[in-house]
Amino acid sequence: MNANTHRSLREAIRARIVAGEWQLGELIPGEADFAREYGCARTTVNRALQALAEEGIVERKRRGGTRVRPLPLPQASLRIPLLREQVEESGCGYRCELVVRTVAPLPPAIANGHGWGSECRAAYIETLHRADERPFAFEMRWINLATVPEFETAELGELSVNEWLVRRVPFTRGEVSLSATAADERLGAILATHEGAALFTMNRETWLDERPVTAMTLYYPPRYRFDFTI
Amino acid sequence: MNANTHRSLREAIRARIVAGEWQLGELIPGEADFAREYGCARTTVNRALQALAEEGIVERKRRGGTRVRPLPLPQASLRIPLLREQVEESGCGYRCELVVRTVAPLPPAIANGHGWGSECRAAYIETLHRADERPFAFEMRWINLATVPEFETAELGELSVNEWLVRRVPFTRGEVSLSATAADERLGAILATHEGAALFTMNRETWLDERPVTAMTLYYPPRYRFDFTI
DNA sequence: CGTGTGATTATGTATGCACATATTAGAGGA
DNA sequence: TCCTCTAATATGTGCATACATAATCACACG
Repeated sequence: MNANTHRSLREAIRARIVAGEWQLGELIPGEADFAREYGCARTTVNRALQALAEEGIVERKRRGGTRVRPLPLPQASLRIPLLREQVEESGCGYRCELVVRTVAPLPPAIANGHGWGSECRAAYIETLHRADERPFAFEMRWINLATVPEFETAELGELSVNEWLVRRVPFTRGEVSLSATAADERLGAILATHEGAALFTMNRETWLDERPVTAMTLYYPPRYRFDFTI
Repeated sequence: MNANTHRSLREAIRARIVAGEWQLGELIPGEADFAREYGCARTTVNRALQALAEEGIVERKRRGGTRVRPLPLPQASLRIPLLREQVEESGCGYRCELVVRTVAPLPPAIANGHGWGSECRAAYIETLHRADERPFAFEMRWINLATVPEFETAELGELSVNEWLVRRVPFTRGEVSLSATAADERLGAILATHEGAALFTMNRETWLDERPVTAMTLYYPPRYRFDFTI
């Protein structure tokens, strides 16, 4: 039963912490103690405790020992899925379709945002992402041509705009905003639902250092749910 | 300069990947190769590469080797705020109002979920959270009385149900699901908006080991946005 | 009595080794 | 040709050991 892997050891110790064996902020046994208790090497205990420290369950200090973190941080590590993976994980075929590609003025909501400026030349792209040919998400995106000039002449081929960007331009910071939007007539038609439908909406803006790279809005049809664990 | 720690090695390899030494999706040298090149043990290379894998920079498969991840996944660390903090941070006064408190049968969507069972006795609570007296969010919650029997007779006082729970019952696992919901007549009235309005919706369910603790749904009025950075 | 200094101690990390495990290429057979 | 089984191989993991590093404590010294 006790395989003495660093994983099982980590879970064992986590369980004891959750069960309240030690007070919040209290010192827990040292690596050597656990190693003796579980009959394994100190190296293994070290790996287990380091993992718990990275998770924020415990705090460790040299010479100071390991203690239970006073305030368990309600933190979730959330992976923002790539649309292609999201679709393919659910066993559907992915395809994306470029609806519009042009150079258009920025909408004020973005132009007034951090770093863009109203004179900024930007490419505007609309993409419909499909899962087994049914609409999965609709994307509106602006790309700052001052930061990514090569986009103006880029051939995307099979890639979505996001995939193209991500391969070519790293970013250093991003802001995400989730909300709900009522579909207007056009969105309703595109997503094969009706005007007024409640659309889960993800807004994302990214920067390379201080220069804006791209801003996008993604609309999902009503059935969509964005799941993660804490 | 070359301290040959797993950290410095990790950064060195990261730099080479970012510099484009290998194509996206391409196989990079094996652990043994790096170990020879940098003059360190394979164990050390292993740690470095495992860290990069956790970060999502590379993908590793046994026998398959290590390759640059085709699309680097953006990861976000997201803190789920307590409603009180959320309201008070925006400079408003927080108040919550118990609308309903009873023992009610579970809706099928929850009863069929993991671990609840249809016979389960559960408390049902509805709470309206207010910011400066205006509706901020509406909460519907079920609490498993098998796991938290003391809730049945608990006096909440000024605390919200969530605050009471968080102080008394730890949880080991939680699942969150975000979506958009169209308001029905009642929700529209409670949140001071209209029927059909698009409501940002957060669903959360938590377990203590394998026993369900609580399930709740939170509806936010249309203007609400859930922001975070990556 | 305050202070600096060295001993003590818990964690951090590198190493060499052995073996486990997943995956794939290729050999062998129907 | 196609399938199956086996061997080869890259990563995954555990262990014993040695030494590094940071924080703390005790003790001697001014």
